[in-house]
Amino acid sequence: MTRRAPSASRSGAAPARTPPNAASRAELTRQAEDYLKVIYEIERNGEPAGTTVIAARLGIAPASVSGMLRRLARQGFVSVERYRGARLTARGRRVALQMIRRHRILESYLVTQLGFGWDNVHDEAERLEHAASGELIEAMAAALGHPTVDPHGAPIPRADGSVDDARLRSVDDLDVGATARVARMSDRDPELLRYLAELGIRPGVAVRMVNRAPFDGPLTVTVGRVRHLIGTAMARKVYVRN
Amino acid sequence: MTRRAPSASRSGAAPARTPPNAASRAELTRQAEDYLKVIYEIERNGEPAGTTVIAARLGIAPASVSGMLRRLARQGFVSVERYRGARLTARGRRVALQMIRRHRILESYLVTQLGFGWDNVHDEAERLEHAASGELIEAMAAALGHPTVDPHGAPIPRADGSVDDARLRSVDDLDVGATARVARMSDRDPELLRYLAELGIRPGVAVRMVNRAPFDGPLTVTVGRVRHLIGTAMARKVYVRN
DNA sequence: CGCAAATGTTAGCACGTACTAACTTCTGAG
DNA sequence: CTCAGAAGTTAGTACGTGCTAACATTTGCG
Repeated sequence: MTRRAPSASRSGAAPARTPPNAASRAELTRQAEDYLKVIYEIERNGEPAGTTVIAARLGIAPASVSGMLRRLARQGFVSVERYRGARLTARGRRVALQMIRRHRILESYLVTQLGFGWDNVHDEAERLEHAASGELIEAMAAALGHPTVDPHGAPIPRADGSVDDARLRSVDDLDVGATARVARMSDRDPELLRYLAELGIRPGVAVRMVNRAPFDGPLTVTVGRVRHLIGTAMARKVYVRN
Repeated sequence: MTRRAPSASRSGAAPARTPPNAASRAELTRQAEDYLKVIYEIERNGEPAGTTVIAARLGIAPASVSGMLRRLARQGFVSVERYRGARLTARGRRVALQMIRRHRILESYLVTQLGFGWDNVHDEAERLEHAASGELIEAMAAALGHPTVDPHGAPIPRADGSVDDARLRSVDDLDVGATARVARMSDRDPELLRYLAELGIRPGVAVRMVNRAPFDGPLTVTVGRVRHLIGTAMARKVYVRN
């Protein structure tokens, strides 16, 4: 029931509330975990995560982010440079990767063991990742044979915090005539995922760029041996390898 | 990420925040759900749930309960009589039973599908029950073949809100010479559950009262065909049928 | 019945998390 | 280089949820 220790919480004299031996997470709120995750994702583009971008991803006001960043900094999960944005500390990165691992294992489990559709698992995983114990996550991972990617092709960070998170090209980047294998797509947009499924576009299938209409016009691609016309907006959301 | 609707939350003129078509839960916090569950359980003894008892079960101060009861009453989940305790409304009871259904399905799933020990599932279920969607719960129920009792013998409320929750006698109530079948035990105390498992006491097995030492002394019972000495405190926590 | 113990409530506080409004700082186009 | 617009921050507020301390009510023993 997520409750503070029965006694000695705010009464004792000095004993600080972030014990140095704190095992990463545990004293973090759901919201804090979410912040760390999105900061991690934003930071992958190289620069520190800006207040406005974080706010947009979380669907909250920028002003709210300032306050939370201060709190996260105080707890040692991020370092903030005023007016410049936030970076994860090693400690923050560890938590972020742990959350991402949880999220992706949950998605995998829901799809392969409980019959969820791949377009449908994001929100469920988003809630469960904060509630599940490490034990549960590892039991699910074991039941799945320790998968390395989730249903959308995203790599699952290992329990030790390492990831193979290569930067991938998008379909939109393919030259005419080039062939590549679909590696991954966003898990966030059910509409998009359903449409991709309809076209047969999922991790592992081969796509070949047949033609690019000028002025950012529609792309002609073959998926397996079927030919499709797709927009560049969509092509930018599907990532390929090779 | 559990966040308020983007706009029109506290700004609009009159439109109340509890739409009449509200599907029971959803706008309830985790804590509120916990309160409703414990009120349901306390109320099963007939009388309204007192502030102190609720507080004890939740591990919080009685003063905190007063405030929450006011909120729950305002939202129509309980009716409170000042200095007299709280009773669930029909609406509150529906939510409580839904939470209990979730809890017990989760426990069942964790034990039979993910290899958790029966002594070990309570806390996990306690957290997941607030995060899981109805869809997930029903998927788990289906995967289990729609079980009617959980691993500790507790009846699982049906999706429509009905339950077969008969009042049971405890082992301690058995007359010398009487035999009965173990029906159920608390899921809350891991120590107790491990000990019961050691003795072979689990739902379905037959117990026979062989002897009662005087002055509330130890009881001699046979479990299957093995004879055990158990204390009355424990005997009061194991329920039997017949 | 009377009063102490048990039970319940209010008042005042803290903290996390969000909001809006108003202000500050940064940055890039001219 | 300047300055407008973008980006970020602070101030003040709200609400849920908890706390302790002090007060109120109910109840059951003698």
